[in-house]
This record gives sequence, structure tokens and C-alpha cells, in this order.
Amino acid sequence: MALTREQIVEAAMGILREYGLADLSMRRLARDLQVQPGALYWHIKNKQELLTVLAGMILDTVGEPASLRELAMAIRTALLSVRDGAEVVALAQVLVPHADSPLLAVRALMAVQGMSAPADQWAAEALIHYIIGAVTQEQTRAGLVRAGLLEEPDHDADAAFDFGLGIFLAGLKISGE
Amino acid sequence: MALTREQIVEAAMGILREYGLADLSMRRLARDLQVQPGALYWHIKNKQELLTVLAGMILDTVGEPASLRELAMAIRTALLSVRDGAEVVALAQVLVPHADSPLLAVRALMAVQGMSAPADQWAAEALIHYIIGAVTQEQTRAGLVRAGLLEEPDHDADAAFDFGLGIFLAGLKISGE
DNA sequence: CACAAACTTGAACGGTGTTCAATTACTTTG
DNA sequence: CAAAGTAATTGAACACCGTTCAAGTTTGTG
Repeated sequence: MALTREQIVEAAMGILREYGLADLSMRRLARDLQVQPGALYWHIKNKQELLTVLAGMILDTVGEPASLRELAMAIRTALLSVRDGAEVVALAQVLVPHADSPLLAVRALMAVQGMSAPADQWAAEALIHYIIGAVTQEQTRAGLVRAGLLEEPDHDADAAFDFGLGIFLAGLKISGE
Repeated sequence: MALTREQIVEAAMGILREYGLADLSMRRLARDLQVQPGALYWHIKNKQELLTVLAGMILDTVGEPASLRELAMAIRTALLSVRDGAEVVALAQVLVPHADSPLLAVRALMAVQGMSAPADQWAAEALIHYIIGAVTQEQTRAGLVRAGLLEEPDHDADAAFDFGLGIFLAGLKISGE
């Protein structure tokens, strides 16, 4: 039976989950699917597109929480749910295109805080920068620990994230006046 | 005359400034220095180390401003002063090691805001995440514009950065109580 | 069955970081 | 000054990478 775009994406996600972004090469993907690398390019324009699709899938698990705090935490959880999830999302620059990225959801909730354009977009981007940066660091560290290049730190990632988020949300409340 | 570690680093910085991170390969670097790629490895352990050195140089131009706001802006300026500067610094994970990275300077100023461990570190990391994320986006966009893949947006990067920074600093003032 | 469309192969192009035995260049010592 | 020893470089290779494309195969349709 023929190869499917969905099969490719699924296999790619599998590699990502199990082995991480470094192992997600077109050749490795082809090998897993028992196909020549060239075959992939009939279904997918290039690796960048594949990554963008993966990023979309990762973010699709984010629901539509009513509060900014919950949304931020949901995005973090989504990124953490896949190895190197934050890096994939960052690489896919899902932020630049105006797709239905979580940027929009964040922006919408900014309005609730009393923000209007262009401040709402600026504030949304700032929050996203923080989330992606924090989770990227978290996952990078996890990778180093896995590789034995770093001993497990006592660094409490949950608390750290919550603290930074708290600062940001507190600042938002003031700036919204 | 013999090749020098400093020469290598200088040439690497030159490529970075003129052509960006994508063009900074060990082979390209060797070609510029009229040397075989292998020669580089007598002076430098690997590319990662080279990037770390470059990141350090980029950040070395940051002085020691007295206020958090000025420090944040100085870090941004330093990152912007070199093509893909933010990405290089992010890649070099200068944040993880406890070198004299600007993380320490930021952390020190957090104390002034009434922060103490571990909150000072958390707050410092949050601010750094924001700065690097914002500048990375700024430079990535500049790259896309250069490549003709994106038309120049009216997006005012300075204002956006300042706004996000304002939110963070406002939140800090509250959380510091 | 024939023809067209969909799909895959196999091979290549032009890169990448890194290693290492052999060789050259330069110093230091006898 | 020559010989020995160290420092540095070469050249070639290893094992990858993303991407393209003519040629071949499979599949569906008239």
C-alpha cells in the first residue's frame, strides 16, 4: 500500500517522541518507513514543512482555557509532552505566520486584560517568548542529563516557570490600566 | 606563520557578522583561513566550543548598567550587534554554565529589587528568556526579509521590546514586596 | 488491454562535523 | 650545525545530512 502523508507525519512524531529532534532526519524517517528518502518528497515539500506540521500537532493539544495563566500553563504542558517540543515549535516559526497559533489565543485573552492593538500583540509575543524560552531550557537540560553531560540539578522547573509567569501576569495587570 | 586560536575566532566572528550563522561552517571557516578543516581542530575542540567563545564575545560588550532596564536593553543591543547573535548565544547555552554570563549581572540586580534565592535566579532566567526570544524573533525576521521570503513588516521591534520589558519590570516591582 | 496518473526507486549533487596517520614546520638540545 | 623532539598541518576518509530527478513501477480508469 502506498505511503501516506499522514504516515510520514506520524512516523516523524514517533521519532521525535522517542529519540528527539537530533535523530529526526529525512533519511532516518525514510528508513523507518522502509522507503527511499526521495519518496518522502512526493508527499511533503521539505523538512521545514514537516516540522511546521509537527509543531501544529504539538500545539493542537492546547485547549481554550479562560484565563491567561491557565493558557500559559497549557502551552507549556503541550510543549513538554514531546521531546524537544519547544525547539520544534520555535523552529517552525509558528509565531510569524498568522495561523491559528496559540499566539492568537493569547492575544485574545490580552484583550480581557484591557489591552488593545498593538499592545495586545506585543504582550502576547512577550509571554510566548518567555514560555518557549523556559521550556527550551528545561528540555535542553533534560537532554544534557540524558547524555550524562550534566548531573540532575535540584532546579525546580515547575516552580521556576510559575514564578516567571507570576511576574509577567502581575506586570500585565498594572500595564492594563 | 602559524594559525592561532584567536585568528580562528576572529575569522568566525567575521563570517557571522557578514553572512550569518548558516554560513558559519568549519569548512567555510577553514577556506577563509586558507587551511584544511582538520587544522582547526588542533586549536579548538569542536564547533560547539567555537560558538561558546563567540557567544562570550558578543556578551562581553555588555557593560554593567545600574538598573535592570538598562541592563536588559544593553543585552539586547549586544545581541543585535551581530547577525544571529541571539541564536548563537542561545545555542551556546551560556545560561547553563555558571560562567560570568550576564545572567549573573541580572541576578545581582534582582537582589536590588528585593529578590533572594531562589527567586532571584528564577526572575533573572525569565528576563533572559524574554530578551533572547524577542531578539531571536527580530533577527529571524530580518533574515527572512533579506531572503525575500517576507516583506518588511511595520512591526516596531524597539517599541515591542520596550513594552514587553515594561510588563516584566512592573511585575517584578510587585513581586518584590 | 491501453493509457494516464500516482507513486517510488536509485543515484547523484553538494554540502556537513569530525578523526587521524602521515607529513611538514619549527624549536630546543647535544 | 645537526639531530631529536615537539608543534602544527595536510589529505583523506567516515558517516552523516537535505534535496532533486530521470527512470521505473504500480495503480486506477476508460
